[in-house]
Amino acid sequence: MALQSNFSAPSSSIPGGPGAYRQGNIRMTLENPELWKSFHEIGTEMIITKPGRRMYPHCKINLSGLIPCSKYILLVDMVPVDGFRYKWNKEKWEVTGKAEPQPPCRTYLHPDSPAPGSHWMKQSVSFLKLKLTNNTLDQHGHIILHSMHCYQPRFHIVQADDMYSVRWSVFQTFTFSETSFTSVTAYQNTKITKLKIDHNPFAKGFRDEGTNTKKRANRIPAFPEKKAKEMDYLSKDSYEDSPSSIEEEVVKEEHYSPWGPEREHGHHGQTDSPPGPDVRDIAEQLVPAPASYQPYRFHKYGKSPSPSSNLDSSNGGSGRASFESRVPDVVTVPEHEASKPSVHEIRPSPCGPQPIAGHHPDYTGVLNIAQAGKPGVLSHHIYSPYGTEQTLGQWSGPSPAQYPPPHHLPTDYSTPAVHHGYHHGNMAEWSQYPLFSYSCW
DNA sequence: TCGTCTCGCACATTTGAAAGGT
DNA sequence: AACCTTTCAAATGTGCGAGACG
Repeated sequence: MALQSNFSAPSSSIPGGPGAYRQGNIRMTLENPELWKSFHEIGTEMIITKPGRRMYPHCKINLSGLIPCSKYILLVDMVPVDGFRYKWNKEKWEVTGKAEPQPPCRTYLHPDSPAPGSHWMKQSVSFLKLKLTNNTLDQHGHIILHSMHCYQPRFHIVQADDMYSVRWSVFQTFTFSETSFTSVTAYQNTKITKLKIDHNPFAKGFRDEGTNTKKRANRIPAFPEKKAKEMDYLSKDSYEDSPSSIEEEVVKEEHYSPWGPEREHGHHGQTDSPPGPDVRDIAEQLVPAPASYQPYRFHKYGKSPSPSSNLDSSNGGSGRASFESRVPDVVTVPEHEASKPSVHEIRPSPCGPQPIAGHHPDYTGVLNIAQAGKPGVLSHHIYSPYGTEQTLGQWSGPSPAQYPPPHHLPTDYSTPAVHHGYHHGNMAEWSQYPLFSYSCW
């Protein structure tokens, strides 16, 4: 991976650190690149359900180059790879029309956020709990996607001591092309199904081994269940966490566009889908968007298992990763945030041991950065691969019903986003960046 | 009719509390 | 009393298949 040199913000503007730090030092590598590749080669599919479904493979990354004592926030969101809807036809994906209007954009916040750089770097960071849903009214904070559409996960790392400073912090975005996938409600490609069954421990019951076709037919614990479990995991890990590891390879910088990974169309390299460059012309996708970042709600999403306790990291990097760096738009800190003690307790992190995982429960879970806002106020400013038809949805001020009271936090949607006159080759791309358009937690 | 989505099912893993031992 | 290990049940994660839906 390479650092985006385009980032030239004065270090002084970077929270947490006196200039010694160069954004460009951050390196992110993808774990289990082999596994991802094996899926990618066939055309990764991810099931989305109303209650939410985990990803498999799940996103797991390795980080380096962070300032050990500075705090960072890790986020993941999904961006459409293109503006098409697909259908599985005769062993291949085909474009079947225009994509549906993008659902409320949400960003998943890693449960450990914020945590010192040392925390993120000491072991791989897993986004195991991230769930995908097709329920646009989802109230659990899962990432909402449309079925039969192609998406690309994006990883964002923000140097910020707490959620308040996110908006003022420089953040960098990484993407790994092999993690792109097509969202489906039912698997289309049987090869994918097989791969999932073969590697996902939860689907073990569907493995062929013997005559075990899901029916209790052969429930033959050759050895105590637990042992079996352990063994299975070990073997599986050996596959997933390919040896390559740690020595992360290089995540290659591809582009800076918020649309980095998107392509004109088509995906799944192996299909006949409309071909498209891996790196698309960012300019054409850019839509001025003084997106306002509105923290809305933080859903306590389970307890955070500290960054995945993964012992061996694989060489990350599977290779390509696009990288971005920018300064998020400024937004007014919602008053409700003030009611979050844990948030306030966070101080500029001095070096040294600091509470990390699990100590900031309020951050745990999903950072609902919804691309929803007040119609007419923000909607059309929001970047949208499909145009300006964004529906603002569920996070819109007027209808707090979306989230249960305990989680609902007032939002100031009227706050005009302050656009940092951040210099970059293309200002527009910064401004329309959707990540912090609207957030809800 | 077709393609897609939803639901319930059986099977598997994960989690955490309780019990027991040191 | 404190800590560790083991056990067990509940919760949760899977893909499958049938049926519903538009």
